[in-house]
Amino acid sequence: MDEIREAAGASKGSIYYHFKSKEELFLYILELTMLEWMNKWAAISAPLRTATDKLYALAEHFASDFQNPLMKAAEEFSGSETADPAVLARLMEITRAHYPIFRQLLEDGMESGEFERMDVDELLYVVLGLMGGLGVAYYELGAERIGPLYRRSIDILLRGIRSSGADG
Amino acid sequence: MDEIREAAGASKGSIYYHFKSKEELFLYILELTMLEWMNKWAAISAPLRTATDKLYALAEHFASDFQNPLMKAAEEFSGSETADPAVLARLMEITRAHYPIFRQLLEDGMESGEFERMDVDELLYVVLGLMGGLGVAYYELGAERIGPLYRRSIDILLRGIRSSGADG
DNA sequence: GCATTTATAGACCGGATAGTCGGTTTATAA
DNA sequence: TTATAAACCGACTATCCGGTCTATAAATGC
Repeated sequence: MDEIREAAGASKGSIYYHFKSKEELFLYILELTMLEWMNKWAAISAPLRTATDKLYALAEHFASDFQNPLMKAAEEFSGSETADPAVLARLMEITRAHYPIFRQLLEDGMESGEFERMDVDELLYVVLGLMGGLGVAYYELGAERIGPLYRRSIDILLRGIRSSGADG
Repeated sequence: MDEIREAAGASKGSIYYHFKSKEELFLYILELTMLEWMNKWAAISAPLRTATDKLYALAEHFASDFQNPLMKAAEEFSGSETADPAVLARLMEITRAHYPIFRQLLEDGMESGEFERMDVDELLYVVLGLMGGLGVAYYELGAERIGPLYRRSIDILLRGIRSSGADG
């Protein structure tokens, strides 16, 4: 709280006047961040036509913004045992907000014949897991090598789910 | 500490007689767990011939053991800012212990012609990221649906990296 | 100009918890 | 029996930190 207070240039009393608790403040900022991420994505994806192009762009967008400490904190928080269930539920709701974007993309790709038809939910979690998991490489490689890694992983993923008829 | 004390059936004084700090105790257990995991893997992988078979088995082994709270804690800890750099370094060292297993497997697969030749390090982080990332699906799906998800992700990965000549 | 609401400030509180310390028990050996 | 060391115990301490409280200042309305 003291760091937040200093960064905000406000007093503790003032912060607590506007936010019920540290948790509430956290969720508020998390939601704002997520909304911003989704808006950015809307702008990025608008001109893109194929699901393939969108998938590359989505991976890049994910890589650039999901590295922020907020998301790490959210993940960490979701594993905490002392956390209030209501807060946890709200956290999950915010975190899950971007699932439909991935889901829709995958469905579109299957519809257009770019991707092979398969269980969407299963594929969704594979993609989501891949995107989230690649983040740990951030500690190992630098920030500058993360982008190429995401792209490379999409190369592999695409080859793995591309329908047999299509050719790259 | 109080929970640890109770679970251990020992007193705080006794625990601190054997371990310098909570951190040290944590690292000790983490190392033990990692060693056990590697030993188990040695037993599992011994009879397996192809890199493909090994990859499926490794994914399963990863899924079953890396769900434990210890690994979550380790990851969480590695993101902590207050942590002592020396402790952090030791943590990373322990965590990285299983990298060579993955790396060797991938190299073997390329050598045998099962996998296409490519940058091993890059592929390593993709696979590592995928394995680690799928863990978050644990919260969404139950424990019983995690195994199939890991298998499915290997299906896709394999199709993505299989050398063009080979046929599945 | 006065009253009321809104906002800010920061000293203070209290629960939680990693770590300490003096003292006791148990095991080993002389 | 006695001496020494290894292991153990739990009350206590120091500190951190989220949250509260009271006092004030600024804005808003009549």
